[in-house]
Amino acid sequence: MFTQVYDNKNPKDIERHGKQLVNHCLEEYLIYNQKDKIINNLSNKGEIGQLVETIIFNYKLNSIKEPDFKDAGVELKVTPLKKLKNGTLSIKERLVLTLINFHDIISEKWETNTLIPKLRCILLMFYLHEDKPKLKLIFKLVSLWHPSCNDMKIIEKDWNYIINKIKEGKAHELSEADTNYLGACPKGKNKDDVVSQPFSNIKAMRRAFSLKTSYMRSVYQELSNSKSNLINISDKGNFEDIIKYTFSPYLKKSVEFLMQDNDIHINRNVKHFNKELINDFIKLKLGGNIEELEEFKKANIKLKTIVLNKNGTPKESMSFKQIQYKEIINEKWEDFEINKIHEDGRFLWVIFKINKSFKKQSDVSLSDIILDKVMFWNMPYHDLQYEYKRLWEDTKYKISIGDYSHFMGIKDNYVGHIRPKARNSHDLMETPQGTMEKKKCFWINASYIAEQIKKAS
DNA sequence: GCATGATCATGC
DNA sequence: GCATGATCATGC
Repeated sequence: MFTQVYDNKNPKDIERHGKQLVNHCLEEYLIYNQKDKIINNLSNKGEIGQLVETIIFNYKLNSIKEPDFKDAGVELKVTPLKKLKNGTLSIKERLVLTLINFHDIISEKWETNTLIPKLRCILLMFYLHEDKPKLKLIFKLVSLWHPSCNDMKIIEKDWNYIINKIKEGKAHELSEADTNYLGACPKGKNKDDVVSQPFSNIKAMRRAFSLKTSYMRSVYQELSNSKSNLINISDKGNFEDIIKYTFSPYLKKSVEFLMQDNDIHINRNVKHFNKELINDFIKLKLGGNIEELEEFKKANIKLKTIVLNKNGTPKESMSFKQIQYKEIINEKWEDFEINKIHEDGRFLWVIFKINKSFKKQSDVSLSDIILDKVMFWNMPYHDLQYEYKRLWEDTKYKISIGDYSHFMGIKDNYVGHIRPKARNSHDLMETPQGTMEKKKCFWINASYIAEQIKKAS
């Protein structure tokens, strides 16, 4: 699911937009956004960087003085990776920054040079170089990046070394081997493509400033290992704060607004419409599914969406995974799904409210569905270890003796009950007794959820 | 109106 | 092809 719109004044949003290409190629983006008709007009002769600029950022980019995304101060760099024999990905070539004009550069000082603005904030887009059309090349990593302070000191030394060599009339002797991170790489058509230099009559090869392959290799390593690559945790604090920060502009506002503001489109007929909506929203804002994001994976966050009636109670109870009849009879309480979530994780409840009477939610106008509240939740210890465990034990016991018609109903247990969950009434599962039974699952009672929400506010 | 049974688009 | 994360439908 690719979006087309991004904020070209906001580096994070430019990054977010670029990240959509990770594990995808330009052709997929074109087809998804129904621009496939222009595929034929885009020849593969263009540089891949230019294709990214045109197709993804829809932006007329320049090549010289100013950063590509001028208002955000972001420079775009599209650069290839290669696959090593052992299968790992590695930098294929140096990152070329800007041509060196031997005559102009000698009057520049480090403090005011034209290179630094290009290094302040770079959107690096790494793709895997393969022998196939450019539109089919797969992008592997997209990230905002800039050299660290320590790296900048070395780059400064390198820069001065290169400038001094030109001032000594030795531009023709420049070599990438001279320097550490910043190199003066050949940029001519061939060895005979030479230009004049200010302090010698000897012509020198055209050269450009570049970040050397070895340096880029360490940058790539650092970025691909970085667990906080997707979210800048230090910016906003812990994941609770990040979630609150992410949702806060949309609290007490309609789903219609949230969708329009983020250009999200979802089939209204999907029963888990709200879940899809929040999934897409989080993906957009934080760069990945909530289950996939490193910081959230670590915290074992389980997302659930809830819809409240106008009286503030949920219309529906909450379902979980199907009961595996042949497995539950040997299951330990410690391994039970809902208990496990509580052990080292928590729920993220995204709560909607509909202030009108309705029968089917899909008939309610999106402007009447309000994002009411976002909260983290854990089942209180007693409720889990006694009441819900009682439900689990009862269910496990009944399955072990082959009784599939007397599971606990909503009135038998304060917290939860057992109810069908299947494709239809003919969707059966084999039991330990060898018979076939309708598929069912554990639920949490709507009335209990209502209580928990009230308790939290 | 509530409890329970039945169902469905989506994604892996 | 099937589980998932829910909502929809029905009957008392």
